[in-house]
Amino acid sequence: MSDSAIYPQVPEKPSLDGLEEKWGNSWVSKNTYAFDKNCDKNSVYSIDTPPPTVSGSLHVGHVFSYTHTDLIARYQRMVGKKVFYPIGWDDNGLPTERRVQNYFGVRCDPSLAYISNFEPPKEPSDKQIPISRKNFVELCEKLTLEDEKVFESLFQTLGLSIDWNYTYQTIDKRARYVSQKAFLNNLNRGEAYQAEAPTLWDVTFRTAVAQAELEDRERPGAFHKIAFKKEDGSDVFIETTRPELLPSCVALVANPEDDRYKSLFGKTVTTPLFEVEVPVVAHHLADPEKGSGIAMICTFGDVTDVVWWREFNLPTRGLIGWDGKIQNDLPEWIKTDKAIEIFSKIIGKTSHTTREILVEELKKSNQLIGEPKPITHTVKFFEKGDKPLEIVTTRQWYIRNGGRDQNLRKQLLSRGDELSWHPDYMKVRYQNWVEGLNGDWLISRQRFFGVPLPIWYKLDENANPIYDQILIPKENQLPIDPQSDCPEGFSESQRNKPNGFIGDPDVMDTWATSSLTPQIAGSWGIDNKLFNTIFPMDLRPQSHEIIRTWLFSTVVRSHLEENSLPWKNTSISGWILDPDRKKMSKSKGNVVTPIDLLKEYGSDAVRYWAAMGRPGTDTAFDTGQMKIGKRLAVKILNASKFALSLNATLKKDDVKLEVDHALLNKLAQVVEASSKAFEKYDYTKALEVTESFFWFFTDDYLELVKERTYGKQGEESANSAKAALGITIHTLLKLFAPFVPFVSEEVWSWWQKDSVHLQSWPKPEEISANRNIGVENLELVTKVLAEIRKAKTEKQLSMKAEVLDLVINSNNEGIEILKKAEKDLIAAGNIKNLSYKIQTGELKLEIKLP
RNA sequence: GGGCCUAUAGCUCAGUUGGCUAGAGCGCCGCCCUUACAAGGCGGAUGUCGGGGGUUCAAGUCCCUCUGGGCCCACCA
Repeated sequence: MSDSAIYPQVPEKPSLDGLEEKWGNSWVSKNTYAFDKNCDKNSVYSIDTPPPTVSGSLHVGHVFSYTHTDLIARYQRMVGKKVFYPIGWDDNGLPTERRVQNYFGVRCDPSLAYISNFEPPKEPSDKQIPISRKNFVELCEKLTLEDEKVFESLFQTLGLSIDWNYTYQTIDKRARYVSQKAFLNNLNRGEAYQAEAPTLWDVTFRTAVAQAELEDRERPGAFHKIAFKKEDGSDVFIETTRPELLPSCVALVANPEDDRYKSLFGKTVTTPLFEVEVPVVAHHLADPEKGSGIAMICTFGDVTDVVWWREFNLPTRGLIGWDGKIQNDLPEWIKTDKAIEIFSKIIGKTSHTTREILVEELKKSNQLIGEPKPITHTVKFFEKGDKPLEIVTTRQWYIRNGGRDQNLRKQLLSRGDELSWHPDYMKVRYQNWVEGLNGDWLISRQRFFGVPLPIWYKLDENANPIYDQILIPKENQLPIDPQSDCPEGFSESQRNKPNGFIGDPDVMDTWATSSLTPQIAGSWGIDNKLFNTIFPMDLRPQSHEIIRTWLFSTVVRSHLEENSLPWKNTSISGWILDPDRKKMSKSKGNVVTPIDLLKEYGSDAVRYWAAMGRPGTDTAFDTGQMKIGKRLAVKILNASKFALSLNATLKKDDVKLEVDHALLNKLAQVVEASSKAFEKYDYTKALEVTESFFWFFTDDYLELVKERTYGKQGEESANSAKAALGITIHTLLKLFAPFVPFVSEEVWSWWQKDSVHLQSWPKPEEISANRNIGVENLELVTKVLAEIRKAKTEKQLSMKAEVLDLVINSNNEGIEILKKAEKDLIAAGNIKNLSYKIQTGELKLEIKLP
């Protein structure tokens, strides 16, 4: 059959082995996915790729969601968009800080001076060496470089069509510049401000945390019933889970409708042990159903305390310090000798120990009524912390986010409406979050590693900071570190000196940088031409649990800075679930290493599995799907090889037979369906229609026409089939290219020039020569063929077995169609005698086998 | 306490605005070592569409309600 010299590149035995390396390297070295920054803004499709945390390791979830983005990127590139698809590495924040500390045996001390050419010890010792922030950042960059290489290699093996020329790090110079510039703009416009206020505080990390970083955890606790003395000497009982806060009690509160306590409102009571006189107030937030219906207000036990403290203008009786321990100084409100004696026992103790001591004291004085009643309640935690949060009054920096401003909140809500969500129900999470905000965005962190707040404060004649006299750098000085750089008009010798200056010691929240990924990726303020070309971006892909943080904060920054949305679309990917429907996570020990998966099944196969997960839908980890993906890839190799060996052509004018026209029309329908699905970000649908056509093509059409290509029905008929085969393979490779880029590229390279990934996405009108010929011209024929196969199977015969006699009962129309393809049918079914009977009703076959 | 998603074959999932005997793949069973492919081909069996109620000529699809699973939010003394 083969004068197969037409496609000399078609291998004898095609294989998937080594395709990832072969084509992955080729794409990088040829800059296949390079973005042309001089292109027209209207032709751009830009993607705000999530920067993965480099100090963690990549897991299957990354492979899953990054593949989704890549599917979209590849489709957009093929429909003619200039795709801006950069990636960043998130090396800013606590995880990297911890990793660098442990790896090098150092810790960051911003008060130290920078040492050039600092070399960390070869082996980290037990005692961490303190180094300057600048040195710390350098070590971070050094360490994360290694991680980034591993990540980059994995992403290349996976076949992500990222443009590696636009890579950034969230702690690099550009990110620091952008973060500081944006902050200073916020400051200029009055959107950033500092305030001394009760702040949620993590005692382990000793830093303030934001509302977006909280999570609730179930914790065991106990109700302690405690007696307070009324003015008349009788007792009133409160129930509390935190008796250790008794010294910071500033009032009791009950519901205004609660008859049990109405008589007490406006009067005072005396606290047990510490004998402080406090008022009894009425407030609707006090729940008569909880505990005894009357509660103590402390500064501060929880956020409701803050509300009451603010509304009733109560005094601040701070108790717990930054380290989570009872403050060292004797508070001025504790006066009696007995109270002072008790307080002296808890100074410097943790809240846990304090609770034990005070419970003991209360028992001794008979002011604890009965045994504590164990309960389980939810307590607020910093999501990365492992001790409950305290509330401490501190001076912090905030950015307005609508939490205190109804007007801004409305604007941000309408930004949410403006954004296209995929799937759209994810918008509700955004709305819930914005509507539930109870304060502005706290961006300062009392950490050492991160982007520093770019400000200094003037010092008075006693070297105390004057916080409302802020010194700011010029834009061309950025990025700065106020701990090592010096404000204009001052010299370094004036640092920390009377009438001198002091650098703000804090760094920004990691989200204060991440919220600027479009600006960082687009080199805002550095290459404004690039930035204007790619902004607003087209797509933000991300997962749903960070809608409240990453997505929202990015919208806030863009709204304030550009008065626009940062992107037009967001696609929210789901999670990977275990077969038992639990979220896959490291702690459960069920995480599979992605690189092993890619090795075992091949990247195309793993991508196939990922593509089966629709946007927003949690997807089961299923190696079965990967096996199917691998089978598909193998089949693409073999079917293509076969079609090409039949001397397939791309000569559309050669297509003459109706079955061939019908095949191409069926393909044109697939192109339409796939394009439509991709436009709606439904890549799964796009894959399904292509895949299902492909199996029809190999199982039915190829079987039907292969004899004809050998020329047994004449050259014109043979050429018609060859053209249909060639056009179909050519189109299928493009339709498959976003999903299985390696095998598509491999087959493309056998007979076509350049990369399949730079081809234009197929259009129905390019494929079909005559769209008037209906697909039923082919489907009826393949149906007859299927009936013949079924008959052979039932008689347990080989598919090659001869059909002695076939009588086709059909209506006129059907017989017309079948007659035109009868030579194909006779060849493919090995039919000896074929005849027709006209009848009304549906198709019926009489098959006579040996 | 408020809200969102989800429940379809043993498994993973499709099922568009309500419309013929509810589909696919895997798995299972049977057959075919057939010259592109045994990492293959052909065929077959399998469902009270989570339960209950309602609207309708017609409900997997719309409404109500209950239950299971997952998630987000909430002022949790």
